[in-house]
Amino acid sequence: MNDPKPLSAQDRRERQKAEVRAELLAAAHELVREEGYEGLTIRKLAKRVGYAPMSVYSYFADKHAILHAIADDAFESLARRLEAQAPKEPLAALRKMMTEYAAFGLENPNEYRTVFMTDDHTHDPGQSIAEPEKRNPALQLLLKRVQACMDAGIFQGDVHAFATLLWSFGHGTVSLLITFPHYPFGDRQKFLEMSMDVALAGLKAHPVDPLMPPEARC
Amino acid sequence: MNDPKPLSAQDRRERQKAEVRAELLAAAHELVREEGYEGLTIRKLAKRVGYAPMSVYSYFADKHAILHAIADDAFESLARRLEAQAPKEPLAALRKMMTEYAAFGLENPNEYRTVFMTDDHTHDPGQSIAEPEKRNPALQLLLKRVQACMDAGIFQGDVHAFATLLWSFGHGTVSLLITFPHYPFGDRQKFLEMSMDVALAGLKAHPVDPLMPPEARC
DNA sequence: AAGTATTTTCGTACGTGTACGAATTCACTC
DNA sequence: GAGTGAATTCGTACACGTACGAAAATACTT
Repeated sequence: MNDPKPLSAQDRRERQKAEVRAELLAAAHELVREEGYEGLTIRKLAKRVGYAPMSVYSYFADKHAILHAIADDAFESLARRLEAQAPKEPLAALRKMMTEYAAFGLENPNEYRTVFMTDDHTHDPGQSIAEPEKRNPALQLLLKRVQACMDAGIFQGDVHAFATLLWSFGHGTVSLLITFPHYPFGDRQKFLEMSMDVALAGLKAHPVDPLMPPEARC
Repeated sequence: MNDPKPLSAQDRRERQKAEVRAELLAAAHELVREEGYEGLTIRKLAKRVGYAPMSVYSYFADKHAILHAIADDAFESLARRLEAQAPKEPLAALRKMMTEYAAFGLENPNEYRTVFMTDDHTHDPGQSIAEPEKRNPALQLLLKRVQACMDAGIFQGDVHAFATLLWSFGHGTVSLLITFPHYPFGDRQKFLEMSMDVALAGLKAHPVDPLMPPEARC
């Protein structure tokens, strides 16, 4: 209602809220580091920051939101790592990225699971249509690397479709390795690399049509 | 300890136990049909068959085991369906199977999730190494169809590796579709078919080495 | 038939996520 | 300042999965 300034009182409130949220998140991180993923409970978290258990829900919709926020941090650091080590050759960069992504999933199965294997109940309706691609920095990078390959004439077809397929195949491999540690995949690293090579070979051999008509992409 | 006959008293006990287990499973099925997947609780299940809640644990290790048993039934019927509709042409049969498998996953996301996207804590140690491939009838069929293609000379390479890769790719696609219903995959059916075609193209183009040395396969 | 061992049943209790709504704090107007 | 409306905090309570171990039922031995 106020035109010239958006009422700095409200701003301060928001800043405060963000601070408490960050404090909660830090405590959650700590708790997970100390007691493992299962060790994080709302009650323990609340006690650690001196709040009542139910107060946590003023800052996070539910427990899953906390775990997701933690996992997002991990993916952020993955994205930094991915950006750091990019071979010049576009195809090599893409391949390297896929194997790094996979390695991350295997090293951080909990985070991988909460972000990519758990129901996406974040559907504030009327919200963006392309949730994970927009929010997950690793997926954003994937698009970039695929685009670079196309610019170099290594692949052709629709970038979004291509990246989505590659993500699908990579995700399938990673998630199976996570879920079935006793299945005879043989050497995990070998299996991952074979997966990626077969996927890339398929994408090279088969035309990749756009998934969506041009006007539907946001 | 008894040589000639394994003591029919124990047998009867076991039969009885199996009966009660089946009764519990039937009640669980009913409950899920009536109130949905989340509607199944140990307490409700016990009440329905007239037992105390804790008695259920004499027949199932935990809640997940019940869900898994229910899901296994669904996969059984999938396998029957898959076996029924097999084109003569081996490659067409394999393709058909993949799309049917995927369709099943999308139509039964809860069952798919409990069997293929949830931790494999069924690790009675010293147990079979190849859990899902042995237990899931759909995966067994996959091996058969892949073998048929190889017999026909359509593909070559290691059958187990080939099937595992195909499963990975199919699973990746299905599980992403389940987990991110709002991601812009475009037409789901189209996306699935493109996935499968790209996967098959890759497997055709790229050599598929064995995952395991010959002596390691059980 | 009596006694002993073993298996099966389940009463109690704990810690969990979180719905609900009352209590409290805060921002703002007069 | 006092009063009012809105946002924030949290006390209480519920249903959940299930650990633990006592109670009851059953099987086996003598």
